[in-house]
Amino acid sequence: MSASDDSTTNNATSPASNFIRHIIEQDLQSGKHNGRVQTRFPPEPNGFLHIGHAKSICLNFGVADSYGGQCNLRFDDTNPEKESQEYVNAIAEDIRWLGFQWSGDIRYTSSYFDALHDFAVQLIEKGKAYVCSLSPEQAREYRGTLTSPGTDSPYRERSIEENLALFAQMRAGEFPDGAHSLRAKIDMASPNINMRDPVLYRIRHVEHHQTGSKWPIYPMYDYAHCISDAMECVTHSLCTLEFEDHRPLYDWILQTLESKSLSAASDSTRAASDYVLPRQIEFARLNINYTVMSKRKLKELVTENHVNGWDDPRMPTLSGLRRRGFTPESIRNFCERAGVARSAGTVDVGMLEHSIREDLDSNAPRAMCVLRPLKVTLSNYPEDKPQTLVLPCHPKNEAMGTREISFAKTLYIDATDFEEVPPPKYKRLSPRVEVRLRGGYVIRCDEVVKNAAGEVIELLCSYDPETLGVNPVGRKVKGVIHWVPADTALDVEVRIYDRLFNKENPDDKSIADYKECLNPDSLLVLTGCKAEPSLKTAAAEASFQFEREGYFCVDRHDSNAEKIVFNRTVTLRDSWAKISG
RNA sequence: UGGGGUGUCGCCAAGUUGGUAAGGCACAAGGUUUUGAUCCUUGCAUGCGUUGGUUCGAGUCCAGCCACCCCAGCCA
Repeated sequence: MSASDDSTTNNATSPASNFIRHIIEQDLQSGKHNGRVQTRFPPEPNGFLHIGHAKSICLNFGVADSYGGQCNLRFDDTNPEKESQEYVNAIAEDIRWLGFQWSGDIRYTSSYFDALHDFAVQLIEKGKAYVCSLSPEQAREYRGTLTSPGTDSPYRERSIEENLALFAQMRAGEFPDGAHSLRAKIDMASPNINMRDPVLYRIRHVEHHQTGSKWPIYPMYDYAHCISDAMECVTHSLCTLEFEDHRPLYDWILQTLESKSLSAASDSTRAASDYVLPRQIEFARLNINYTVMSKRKLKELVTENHVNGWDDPRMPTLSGLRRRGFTPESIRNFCERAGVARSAGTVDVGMLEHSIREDLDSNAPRAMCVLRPLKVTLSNYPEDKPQTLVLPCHPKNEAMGTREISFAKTLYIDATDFEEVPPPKYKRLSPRVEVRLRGGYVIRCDEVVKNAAGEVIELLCSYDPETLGVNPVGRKVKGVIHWVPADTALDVEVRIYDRLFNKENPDDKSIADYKECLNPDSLLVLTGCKAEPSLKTAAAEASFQFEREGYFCVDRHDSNAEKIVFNRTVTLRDSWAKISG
């Protein structure tokens, strides 16, 4: 996708003004970064991407695209204990699926480990970093508290030579985990705890998914991130609000390092004098009600089997939304609509639903599927005269073509479209009342057949042969209901999803454990649903509007020729539900 | 009680140098309709956390106050 042809795409939501775009435009005007815009999306491969990440992806790739820049994909893989190749692969696929293409190859912070190590040596040589031999517990005590300053580590004044030697030994793997750490020498009394001699490197004898067993020491996020940005010549390093307090450290590290060495290690093709440091800018992360958005919790839902995997259609993960039937376009539009600002808020899930309805309304072909079949026999319809009806696939878009469906004596309608004692304003079928079968004839219910338990098991109706494609004269038929022919209908499974949590904010302080408000009815599996025959050849992931029901897609994993499985993406808007309660 | 942030309609969110409150979602009321869908029309903040101040004029400037969020991982 390119920025230039956006204006001709009426469907696309054009980028809204936001404070980050303002900053970039100002920088472009002042020539701060030599007119360049370089961003990056830096996930840690320790879980699947969720819609909160989509906001960041859309932002980073979006601004790069708007201003003729590039966006890198960099895996922030500095903590091998929690990371894996599986996550790397899944994340890359999700980004591609969302519709974005990163600049060049995938990058890894781990591929900068050598450079990062050399920069650490440089800091030691400058007297700006030292090897600390306090245990993690002791370090915590020395750090002080939010309201009281910390205390200098007894190892803070080690000589440069000693630090260099110790760091070399750390790097050589001569010490056990936790024995020492490399710390920046800043200010133990700083009111900003991130500046109280933060740890730069820790000892961890663990395999890394990219570098194997090459390294016994791993850099910390704060140390690695800013340098990685600088090496990739990132101009605007966009991250979420909780990193605000880290910005002074981000700047301190880059400013303490030799600019020319940073330039030399970077992607820059310009002279070292043209080299400009990246600027970190924070924005509010995305929250949506009735769900949780932290990786830790999502992972817990998966490992404790509250859902069926990261791509369970109830999950706010990109793979879950994809399986649910959300399109990349709808998610991008949603992110655009939600906007980017510095105030932390919670977006209503209704906005997400609006975005997918909007997309699918214009792009999903229509079909009929009866979720709770109720047999209807047309008493006056000839036994031996089935006929083929040709219905448009879309009410407004002829280009989407037509599909065929047979009309016969025995049909199924949805049990919810019949009431023996209809409530006020009811526009569906009830005894002695007429209703239009969508795309077919007008029928009237003559008789209700019940079983021994008194349940309605069949309706005996009569059809008006004069009403195919025309309205009857002299009377108004209020309702239109969907149906399928009994003999050729497909037997399908339909999975009805509802919100995963029944509380707006599962993270609210008044709730002890977010899992308390897990919605027990978030998944309803309907078997024996009857779908129109044209759906037989529906491809995996294909979306349809089941008329009067909602949007559904073919499950990309569980659906096959023997057993067709549909997932309900979202219902249609339903003003009747509001009236009827 | 330290530091860093944020407060504009029920929910998001625009608001250049102060000049008289965009848009979307939701909601409501009409119209069209062989989907109670879509679509169309209309309505929806004399008000911008609050109290003062500056000014001819303040959401925009100043001061105080209040509320909420983030930070004490050798996680990111």
